Amino acid sequence: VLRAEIVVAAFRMLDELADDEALSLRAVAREVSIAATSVYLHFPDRDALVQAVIERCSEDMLDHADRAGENGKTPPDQLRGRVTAMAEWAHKHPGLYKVMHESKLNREHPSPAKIELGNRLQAAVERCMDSGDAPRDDPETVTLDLRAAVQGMLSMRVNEPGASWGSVAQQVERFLVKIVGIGSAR
Amino acid sequence: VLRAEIVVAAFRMLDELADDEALSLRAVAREVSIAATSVYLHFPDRDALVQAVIERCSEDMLDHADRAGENGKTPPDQLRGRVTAMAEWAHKHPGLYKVMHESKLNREHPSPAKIELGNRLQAAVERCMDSGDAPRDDPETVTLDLRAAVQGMLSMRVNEPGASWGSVAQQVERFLVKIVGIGSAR
DNA sequence: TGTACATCAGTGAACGCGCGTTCACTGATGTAC
DNA sequence: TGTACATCAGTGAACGCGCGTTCACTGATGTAC
Repeated sequence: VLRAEIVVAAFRMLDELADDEALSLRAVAREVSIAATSVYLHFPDRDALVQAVIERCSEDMLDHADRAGENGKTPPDQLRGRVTAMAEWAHKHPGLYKVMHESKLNREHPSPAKIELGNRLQAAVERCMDSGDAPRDDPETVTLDLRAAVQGMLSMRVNEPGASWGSVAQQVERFLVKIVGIGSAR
Repeated sequence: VLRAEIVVAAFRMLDELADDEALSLRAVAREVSIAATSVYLHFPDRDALVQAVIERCSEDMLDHADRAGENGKTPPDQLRGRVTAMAEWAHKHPGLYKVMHESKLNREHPSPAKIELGNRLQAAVERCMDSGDAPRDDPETVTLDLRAAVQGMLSMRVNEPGASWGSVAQQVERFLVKIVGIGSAR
């Protein structure tokens, strides 16, 4: 049995559970039809398995954002593409989005891919300023505010899926206009 | 033993655990020096106890926001006061903030006080528009965006307390200017 | 005032459960001669 | 080609643990007569 099979099963189960603490090593082993002890051949302990899943998620999300960013022709399109891709990923895997952002493991061992996701978002913001599509401002501060808004938007939708939150695309657009200043007079 | 003692102990423990699933009825009983079964005299089951704590939190937060709002002289001051009070509450009880916003119980049985918190925030936004301190716009949409930004700001700070997020007051101020339009030309 | 009884907050033992992790093991595959 | 041995992915039993909930109970307090 490959290590990848275990990660895939854990990935799927964590998405349903939406809570890293709720995932049991034994349940994963059961899912893969393996003795519980066999998991230890690939991971030193339960937490390492969860870590591996989180890292996989971050890489996947980074990948989606990069691809969407490359498709944009203008800097604002690239930025919008990145943000939209992140929102789509969260909408597709709400449970994993929660695990990625809210679990204790994330706090202690931040995933490299997640940090890179932040860096590239800031780069996209800077490109908008350089091209004159957004007013010049401190890129770090603007990106921080944009990230907060987007994370809050997703957190609300993921944690209270029943409520009526309106269109994601429109809310993203408002954030780009209001926070980054896309489309405003230069 | 009073019901209140149990709630207070659970309140304190949940703030430390920062995860509703991690709170065990037995641990609460131990904390209050009571037989585990005695908790059932006041609550039908474990979840009801957690619910009670969440409701208490929401009411407390609502209370703080109301008081801070009443201290403001102008509508923008009132709005700023409300938002700042919410941020302060979250900073004081990060674990409970997580439980309030991220737990499964919250999703299934939304707390009345939390809904009221949202309504009164919107009312404060409307007052800014009425007084001409903010440009007229759809209050519901503006409030939704403001809530998302604030929730994201707090979520980032609560879930990754180690990072350098800058001043809360300044970030709140930026949100009020950029999202609500406080201080912009009418 | 004294006695019998009802009420009811609180108890402790017991249930069955799933968990993470350890340990000595098995049995197939590959290698050395 | 045949034999002895090493390697090592995978196993199953066992450990001790804390959990939510049930059940029949106790023992103090209050009430009725």
